Amino acid sequence: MKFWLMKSEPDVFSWDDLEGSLNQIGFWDGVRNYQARNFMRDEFKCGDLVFFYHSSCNSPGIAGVAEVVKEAYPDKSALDPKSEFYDEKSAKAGASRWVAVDVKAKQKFATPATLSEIRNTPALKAMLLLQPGQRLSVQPVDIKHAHYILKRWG
DNA sequence: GCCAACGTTGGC
DNA sequence: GCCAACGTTGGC
Repeated sequence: MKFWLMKSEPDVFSWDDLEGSLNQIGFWDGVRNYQARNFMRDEFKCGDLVFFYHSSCNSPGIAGVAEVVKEAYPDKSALDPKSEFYDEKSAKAGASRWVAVDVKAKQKFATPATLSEIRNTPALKAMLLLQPGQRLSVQPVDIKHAHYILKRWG
């Protein structure tokens, strides 16, 4: 089992939106970055755990933990001209080059693991999240870091 | 709203 | 295949 971190702008899709979804399962689409896609397509397995990270908001940080319940499948939003995630290249090719996965809410953190707390935690210093200029919206989380986060905030 | 870092695009 | 221009990300 692996650990991941996925970023979402809470205005667009938040932890509470996930919890409020049918069966607390949401589909994670709209990823439009090859590195992020490749993680989802090639490495995401059912049972993997995902740290749900709120980005571009007042208090960025990890809101809770979700579980991968459906592995990568074509992200159809790329083919929909009305979607904000529309991708002309995919549409012209007649097949989406992007993928989505389904995740299920597993545990909401009583208090979020804020970015500033994470940053001030020596044990988490090496997290990809904290590396300068790092913007990947889907990224692996080292098992040591994952265990630390779960122990402290989970 | 600013801006640095980074990815993508497209002309050559 | 290079690289400049452009767009996006995301913290502040």
